[in-house]
Amino acid sequence: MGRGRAPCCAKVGLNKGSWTQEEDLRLIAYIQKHGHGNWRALPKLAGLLRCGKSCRLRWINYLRPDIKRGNFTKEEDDTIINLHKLLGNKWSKIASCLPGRTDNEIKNVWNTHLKKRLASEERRSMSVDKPDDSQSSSSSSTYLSCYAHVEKDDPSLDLADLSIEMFELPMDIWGSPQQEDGTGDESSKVSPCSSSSDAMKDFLVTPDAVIQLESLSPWQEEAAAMAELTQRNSVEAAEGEDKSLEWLEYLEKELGLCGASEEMNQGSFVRDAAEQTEMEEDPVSSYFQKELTSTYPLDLRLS
DNA sequence: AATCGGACCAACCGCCCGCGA
DNA sequence: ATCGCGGGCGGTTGGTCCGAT
Repeated sequence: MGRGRAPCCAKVGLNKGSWTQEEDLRLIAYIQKHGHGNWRALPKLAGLLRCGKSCRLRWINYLRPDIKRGNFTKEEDDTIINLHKLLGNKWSKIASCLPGRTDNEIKNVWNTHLKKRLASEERRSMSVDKPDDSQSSSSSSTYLSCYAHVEKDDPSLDLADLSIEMFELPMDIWGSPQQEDGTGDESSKVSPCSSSSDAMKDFLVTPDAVIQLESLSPWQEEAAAMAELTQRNSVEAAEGEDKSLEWLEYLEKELGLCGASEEMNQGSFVRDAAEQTEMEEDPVSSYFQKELTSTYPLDLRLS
């Protein structure tokens, strides 16, 4: 089969390590315009000296508009713990149950926090020798809180809004985003790599940005195209919903979320018979289904 | 003030899988 | 049926931050 094949691309002359803001900008602009049909070809087409895999990872883990940043909530922690019991190190599966979170992020959280927390909890429960119903109640609350935050608290789920956000956020090209506490010095301490994702929240690819970028780079033609694109984007953003919906559809397609947000918003993640059949084979769905049907009255389940 | 060590996390590496030729 | 390719996934690494000494 395909095993043992050469690396996905010739790595000679390619950039490695932390992504610069310019690289991020190029990647975003390219994907906004063309999507990412072929990750391997993308870097060249986008004018990036990066491996396709690296671009894919950067987009999926940090640049995607629906990424949810910040600390994990207790509920998210519990969900991860419970799903890990079911699935083991299937981070992508676990991530699919935590909207806005990435497998990489979940993996990191598990390795740095949850594994230790779980170990200490187990030690404690061993010494106290208490019954395990605390765990089940935790699981139950996990289900509700998981989808409660999907429905109410998680703005990242609203892909339409997010798409608008992507197009409307003000940008002073790669200027240090203002910290919430207004400590500009803090942001300047952060490396380009770590700050770039944060910076993403605070910038948009505007024509001005592209013009500045243009002066930085040899890709004049591409930059001009980007300027045109972003100019169009700003006009289109003003046009409103249609483009947002297009972006929403695009994102849903790209992220494999087709219909998911709608279903979640209706609070009826488990509904028809076909889904039910499918879920009986899926431990995660079974887990949620079990929690749902055994623990909560109907009106609560559908609220 | 300097040093050290642990925590954190972004990014890379290499294997695996599915799909199309 | 076989093979090659692209994409996805999980494990690991390395750089940075930050608190303790």
